[in-house]
Amino acid sequence: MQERVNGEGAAPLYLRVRDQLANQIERGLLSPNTRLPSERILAEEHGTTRVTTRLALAQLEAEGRIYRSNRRGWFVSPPRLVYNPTQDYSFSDNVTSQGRTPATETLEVTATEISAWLAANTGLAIGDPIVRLRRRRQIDGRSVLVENIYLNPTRLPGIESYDFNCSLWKLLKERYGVELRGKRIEMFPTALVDPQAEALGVNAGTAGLYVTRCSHDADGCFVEFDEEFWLHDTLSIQVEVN
Amino acid sequence: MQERVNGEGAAPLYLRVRDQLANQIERGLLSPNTRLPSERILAEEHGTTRVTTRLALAQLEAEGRIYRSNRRGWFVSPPRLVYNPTQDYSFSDNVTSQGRTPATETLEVTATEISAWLAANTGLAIGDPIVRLRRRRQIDGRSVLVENIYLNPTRLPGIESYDFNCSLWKLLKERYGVELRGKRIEMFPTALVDPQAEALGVNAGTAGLYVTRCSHDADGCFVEFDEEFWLHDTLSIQVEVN
DNA sequence: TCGCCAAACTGGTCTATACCAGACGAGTGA
DNA sequence: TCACTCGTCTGGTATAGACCAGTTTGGCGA
Repeated sequence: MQERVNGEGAAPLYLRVRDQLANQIERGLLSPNTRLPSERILAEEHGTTRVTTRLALAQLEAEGRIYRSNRRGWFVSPPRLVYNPTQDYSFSDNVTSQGRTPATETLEVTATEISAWLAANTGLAIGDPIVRLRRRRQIDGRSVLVENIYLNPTRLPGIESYDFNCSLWKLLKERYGVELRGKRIEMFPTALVDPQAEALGVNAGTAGLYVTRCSHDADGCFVEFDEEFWLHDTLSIQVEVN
Repeated sequence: MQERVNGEGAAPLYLRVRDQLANQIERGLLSPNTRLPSERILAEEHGTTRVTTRLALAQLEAEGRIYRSNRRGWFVSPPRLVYNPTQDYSFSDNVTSQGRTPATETLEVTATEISAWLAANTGLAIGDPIVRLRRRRQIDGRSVLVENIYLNPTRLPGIESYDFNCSLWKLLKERYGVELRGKRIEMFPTALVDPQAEALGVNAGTAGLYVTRCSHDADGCFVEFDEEFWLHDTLSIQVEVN
């Protein structure tokens, strides 16, 4: 620990490689969304093997500084999107206001029934009707989250026939006059596993942030339950209270 | 993808090993805080090498299902602590109320000056006096977070002389009559790096959650800025709005 | 009995190599 | 011109070792 001088010496090799790459990113030699040299080339440049190089890359990935695109290479992460899950909000407006380009794809719309798990989260009864909506959202062409939204068709009749590629929040407000009140939000870091990892085009095990929001209207009637799976390096949660 | 039958077949070996271990955890064969067999033994049991076994373990670690204790082994993660950063709150009370045992260590108390970074976050001026407090907190004997707290000595005269191993929130309330208002909270997942990783006794690169809270009193006067570094598998953030 | 030390064990780091599968681009043929 | 093919590039997965640095434990000696 003591003899660790200027990054040389005691520190493990993979951390020294990490430091060199991190420096290049900080000094702007590598700018957001540029590709890093291939693992084989990096290994050669640092006089080591791919295995050790991949340890360094995994470290930077865990810190949110770089991300990978399946079998295409490693890229420098752009700044995190600032996101306030307590507000009614339009993903598109939020992304646009931060100088980025949003996109949304609707993957699935299904009318189905409340499961035991959903019943516990929504307060509805098992077997009640529910509309499930699955979307993937992108920033600057990179898929950053998938979400499962469960909408209460009793409160929102005909909801399943609308176009979900635009802001759901605007739809609720303008078509149904819903003002969301009483949100319960829960979130924790976890790895993304298969349906979500596949939808985002990342490996199972990629670090993510799991966010759920349960919203009621002004009368306390359940409106929607939202389950979001974000790539961990793409967002920064910001909340203001009082 | 299609021929992936009962976990055999197409899935990579390290994910099949992951699945077997995850099953044992889910079925309760391995209960929280018990040690897993050593990597060498697991490798032998699954007919593979340590490298592949470690891939499986890293996967489970990323999911928050297991954690490692430096050179002692891998352990099953206990349930996450439910944490509401928007509330005034006592870590000890919160941990205790969830049936766990809390502990707090004060690592450092320093009277110092506001840096440029702190000035931007607190609204005070560079060079203003500030009291820095660094603590480590444990749940059931496991260190789960370190925090840096910056206290406004102008609003809290004599604050540096109190005992910080108890609840800061109670101290502020009872000694200074401070009711915290106007919190600004920011958080994002990232890897823990050196001062924090070392303080928690984990490897640099361990997944974490970074949380900051900036609190003012009822008059809008800056009271404290809190910077928390949590192990990613130890907490679940819960917030209620309206 | 108690303290200490050494052996056995743990994960942490690293080398060298191999093959696979998807992405991509250059070139070929219609 | 355009669609397709095929090689080359990428990361993804996996083997088979090696040595190091802390932890733990059991036994030995005082």
